[in-house]
Amino acid sequence: MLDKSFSPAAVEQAWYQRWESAGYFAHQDHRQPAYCIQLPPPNVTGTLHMGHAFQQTLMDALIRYHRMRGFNTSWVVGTDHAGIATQIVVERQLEDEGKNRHDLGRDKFVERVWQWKQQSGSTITRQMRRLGTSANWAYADAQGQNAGYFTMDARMSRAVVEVFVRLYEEGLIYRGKRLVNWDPKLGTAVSDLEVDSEEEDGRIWEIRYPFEDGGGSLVVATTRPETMLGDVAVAVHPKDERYKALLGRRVALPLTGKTIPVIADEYVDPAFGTGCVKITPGHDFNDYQVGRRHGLEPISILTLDARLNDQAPAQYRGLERFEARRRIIEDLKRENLLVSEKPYRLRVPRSGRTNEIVEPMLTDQWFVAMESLARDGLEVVARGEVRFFPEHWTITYNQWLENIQDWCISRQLWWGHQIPAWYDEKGKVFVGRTEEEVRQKHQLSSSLRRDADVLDTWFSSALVPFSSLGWPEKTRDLEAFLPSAVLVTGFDIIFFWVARMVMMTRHFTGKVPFRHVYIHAIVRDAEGEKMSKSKGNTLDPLDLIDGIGFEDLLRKSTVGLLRAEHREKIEGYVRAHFPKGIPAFGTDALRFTFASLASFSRTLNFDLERCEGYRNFCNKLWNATRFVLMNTEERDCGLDAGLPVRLSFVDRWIVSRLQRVEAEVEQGFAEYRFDNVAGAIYRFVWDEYCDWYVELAKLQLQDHDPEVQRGTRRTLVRVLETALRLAHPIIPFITEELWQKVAPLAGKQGDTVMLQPYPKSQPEKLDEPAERDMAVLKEWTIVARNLRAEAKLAPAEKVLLLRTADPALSDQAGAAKAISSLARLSGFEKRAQLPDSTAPVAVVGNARIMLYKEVDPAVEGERISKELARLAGEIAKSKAKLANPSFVDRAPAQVVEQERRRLADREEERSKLEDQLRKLRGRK
RNA sequence: AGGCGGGUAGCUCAGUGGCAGAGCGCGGCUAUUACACGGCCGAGGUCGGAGGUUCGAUCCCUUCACCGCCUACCA
Repeated sequence: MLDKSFSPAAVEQAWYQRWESAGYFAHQDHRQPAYCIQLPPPNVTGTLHMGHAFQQTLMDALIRYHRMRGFNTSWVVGTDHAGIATQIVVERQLEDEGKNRHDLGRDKFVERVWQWKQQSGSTITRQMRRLGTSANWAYADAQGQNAGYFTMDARMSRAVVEVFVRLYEEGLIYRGKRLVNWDPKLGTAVSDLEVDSEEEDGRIWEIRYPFEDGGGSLVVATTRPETMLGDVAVAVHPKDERYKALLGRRVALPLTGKTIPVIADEYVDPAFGTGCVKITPGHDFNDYQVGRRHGLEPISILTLDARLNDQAPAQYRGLERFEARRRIIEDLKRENLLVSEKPYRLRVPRSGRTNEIVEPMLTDQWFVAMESLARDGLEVVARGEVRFFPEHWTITYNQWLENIQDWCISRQLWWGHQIPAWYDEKGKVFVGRTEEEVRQKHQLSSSLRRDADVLDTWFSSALVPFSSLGWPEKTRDLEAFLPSAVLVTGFDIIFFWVARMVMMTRHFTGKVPFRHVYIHAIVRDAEGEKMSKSKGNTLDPLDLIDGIGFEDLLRKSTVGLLRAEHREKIEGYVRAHFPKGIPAFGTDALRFTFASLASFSRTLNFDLERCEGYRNFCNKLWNATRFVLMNTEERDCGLDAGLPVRLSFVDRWIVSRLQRVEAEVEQGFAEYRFDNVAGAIYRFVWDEYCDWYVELAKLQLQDHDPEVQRGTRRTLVRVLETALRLAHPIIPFITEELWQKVAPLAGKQGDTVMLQPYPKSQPEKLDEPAERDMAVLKEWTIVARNLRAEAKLAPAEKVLLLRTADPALSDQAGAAKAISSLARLSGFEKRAQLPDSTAPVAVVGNARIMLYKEVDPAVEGERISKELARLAGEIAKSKAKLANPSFVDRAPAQVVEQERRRLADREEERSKLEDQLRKLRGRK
């Protein structure tokens, strides 16, 4: 006997362990068509957040669905070394010990990061398991940790080196001194994508540059006055009449004793400010281009930690950049060269990792030439070999690739794939798979120094679709699982990852990495706010699964805060939203919630109350099963095909409905409309099976005919067993637990529901007559219940119902019995005439039905009048439509016919109610 | 500046060229023999504004404000 309610904790952990140890996740049959999903590898030292949980729910549903459908499935999972993020964490640990990475040295530091990785690396995979993730953990697991691949493991690293060397040899990777985004705090270059520009309040200054030969001056505007020390020119627009005469003259660069030329360049907007722009090629991307056009050498005035260097006048050397700004403004003021200082909104580029203001810095870096790769990336999408869901993301993808810049892939970090390049004593660079290979190939015997830089983390990520499958070896998996079926990911990494995977995979394998890209919504809190630690509105998926008390939740939300002032705000939020903490909803409820919210909209506002609703759904399913088991276990459920069964239209109806929901679910999965999948299952289980079928089955189980009983039990059990399989991809734990008990009654064998065939809609079992009958039955029942409720009858009070005609369906005796039972009638009698009474009357089809109980005529009159008013409105609307000749002529015949029928029905209903009203009034 | 997305019930969201839907919330009745994490009934909407196409528009088109996001070099 099942417990009275579903407690998720009791079933989840045990089932996951059984599934994993039995090897169900790794179940593969290479004779079947392949279905592969690549997990976006999470940060190895990270923890699971709501976005992961959402994403993985969808992937797991897809994988379980296809596995049950017999595909040769592989869910390739792994973790990412997350270069910058991980290095920062370990550096912070060192900081707490009063050390920095340079105290340890590179080798010791890297060793330390590996230790941290070993220690914390299992957290996220453990959390993934709690979600029910049916991943093939052992696959590509070079480190034997049951966590899939690791982007820095030997196998994945080998692919990274191979790709780097080949791209270099093809001339697609090059090294050069370029202006790049530089994070002065981390001391590394970052890519364009890793810089976030936000508008901030700042200032703009106007500075006067006097002409070298005296006689006047030019005024330039800048938001970064300190960079003037690196100015190499002042530019004006070539067609700007005001300045035409000045071209070729030189101005004195204040504070430096240098002079610089006035040049003409189209880049300048004459309408902005004074129309004169200072040109600082060493510290501004636009100026860099201008400088190149005019053959002006960039001057770098900053050190790599953003202090003024030897290019600056002596009095500023060594100053931190913002301190230098203050000093320079003071000095300009003193020299009377500062024209103005005004508040100004400007976009400040900040490093995505450290939030430090990024400095354009002239440094030697490695780049990937993107143009040819991008062209191919655009083509495969244009040809439909890769499709986005929702489709509009294609535009975003295209726009980025159409304007692509070369990718700076070198990072001045220690944690990551070290670049396979070596320099001889003269600084000449050699690229190869190993130092040995380089020496042999180039006949080198002198000492070589390896390039200290590592690669951008996204470089290895871009290779995952093939590196995880064994590339550069020609493996069976590479053959079978590339391309994968679908990539499930967020829009924030379309550029970082999706586009780069397409380009790299195409380049090295000639194949696309995946056929579909499903871009899911970003998870927000219930109010649509971004979840962030500093707001305190983050939710830990595991807290939703296991529950958490208020005190624990508060402690957790405020631990490790960087800023104390956030504490109060967070406490307020937690107190307002989770005064009692969070109840334990269980994994299935959480997953069902995610699926239900996964429409094609781009944000998902996670509502705890929604989650509660789906926990209730799980309980409903549990209890429906409980009811079925109570009535079928150790009884004849029609397993013996030789024994006769008698099926009512109700039995045939639920089976027919089952076919329809199966088809809906199939379509939902095909369109990645998980909300429709979940909704279809929800409605079927609750609104059809529980609310109607189970209630009617109770009646049938009391039938004296053993064939009816047998048929009812068989239907109860079979439909439930199928529904459990149908729901399994979304709610794996509860369905497994229940299926184990229900399956034998339905004559199903098997160790797990996971590997059962997925239900498939059988059109031959659709039964429209039964569906029509059931519609009539429902309508009568609802009208009867409605009358009861309006007459304020207590639910337990039985009442006599009189009808003037029979419900229009095949089995009238059965239907009458059913309506009697469902509407709690003491009798359901047919009369040629309704008695003269103040009892409430309603109209169904061509019948009038009377709830045979006297009520206050005024109340009943009121009710009927209200109903008549509603009808009058609708009749008027119909009549107007039908009186319009163009409607009758031009609308499809079927629509016109429908309108006519509607009008006739309503008029009949009206006349019957008017009759009743007259009678009622007559009595008074 | 360009692009994308969004406005539908109190809230969160589906949806369709042919009587506006769900979940939660709300109101009423209800300890009934699977489930009070339940049952039954109900209230609640000019489908952002204005035009247009159409027999018919919440849906298609145009346009206007509004909100959100993404990309972009204005000093």
